[in-house]
Amino acid sequence: MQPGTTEEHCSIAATLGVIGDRWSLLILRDVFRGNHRFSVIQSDLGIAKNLLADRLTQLIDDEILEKVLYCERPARYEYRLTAKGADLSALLIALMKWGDRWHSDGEPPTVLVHRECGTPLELHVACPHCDAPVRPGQIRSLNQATTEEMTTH
Amino acid sequence: MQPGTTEEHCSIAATLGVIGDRWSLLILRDVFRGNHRFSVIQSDLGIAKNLLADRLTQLIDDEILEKVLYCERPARYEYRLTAKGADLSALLIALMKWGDRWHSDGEPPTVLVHRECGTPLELHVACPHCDAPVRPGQIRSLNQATTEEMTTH
DNA sequence: GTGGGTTGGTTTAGTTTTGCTACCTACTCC
DNA sequence: GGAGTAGGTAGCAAAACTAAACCAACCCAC
Repeated sequence: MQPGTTEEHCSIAATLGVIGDRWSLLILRDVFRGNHRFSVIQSDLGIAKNLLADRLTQLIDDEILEKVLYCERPARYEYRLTAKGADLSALLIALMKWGDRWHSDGEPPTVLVHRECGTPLELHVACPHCDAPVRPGQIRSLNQATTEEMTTH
Repeated sequence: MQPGTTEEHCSIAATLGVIGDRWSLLILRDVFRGNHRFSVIQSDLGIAKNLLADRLTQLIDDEILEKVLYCERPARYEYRLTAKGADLSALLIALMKWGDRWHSDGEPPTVLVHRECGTPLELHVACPHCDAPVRPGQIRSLNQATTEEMTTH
């Protein structure tokens, strides 16, 4: 689907190859929020049923979701995140935070809080050495083969 | 494009509405890395020229990129990130980190380091109150209207 | 001053992919 | 028999994408 230079050599392209279509991340958002059932996700997103079925099997093939039996008779399954799927939380948070900052008028529609203390969470790019928040302009991108710069100017 | 329940009430859907197509994030990745020119991006991504032109004007309309004159005669422009665009760095880092962890064999193809000290960067979900890293299972999602749960089990 | 090359596109035409609607199935419970 | 859940199938429409040609403004060499 993507030309040769991207998928193999770039983790961003690889990730987009897995969850980069128009529905997967919205489905995953629903599962994160606790909508684990086919019919609930379908009516919440307004997605066509065959499309939802397709995306779900794809996400299961990619080991991002798994089917869990929640009712023996009749056999009913629901969709749960695997460890790999749960690890997408930072990505979903990044999407949400950016939307909050640039595409919401007033209050953000949803707030993520720490389960233990109820404090709204933050997302940081951090340098383990300098122990300070890192701004976009202070990021440098090192390619293993060549040496490319990551600039924000 | 998306059904009613999503775009307005959800920052994730809003963000995906802006940069959720198959090319925008790859284009932005290129610009982050220092590829600011039409022809460079086009040959790097292997994208058709009309598509690239479309996406670039869309990204400019959304104030994620801006056209900057870098040569008077002949008039030549290049594409630079605005503040809004640079603010997508956390999202790109999240995409990259996830790809590194789950879709790379061995060494990650690209490493992001702190410009000042050269240390590889990390991305953290943080609680400003508890001062400790937050795991996916400790995140709770509060909807302003109802009250929904964010679970990872 | 004419020909060739570069940059940054636009136009057109055609193909492929995606998505939607509408209906159908299988199982079970009541 | 009817309702609920979890899908599958078929046919069509629309969007996305590709490829190739073309264009304009300029530069440089000859």
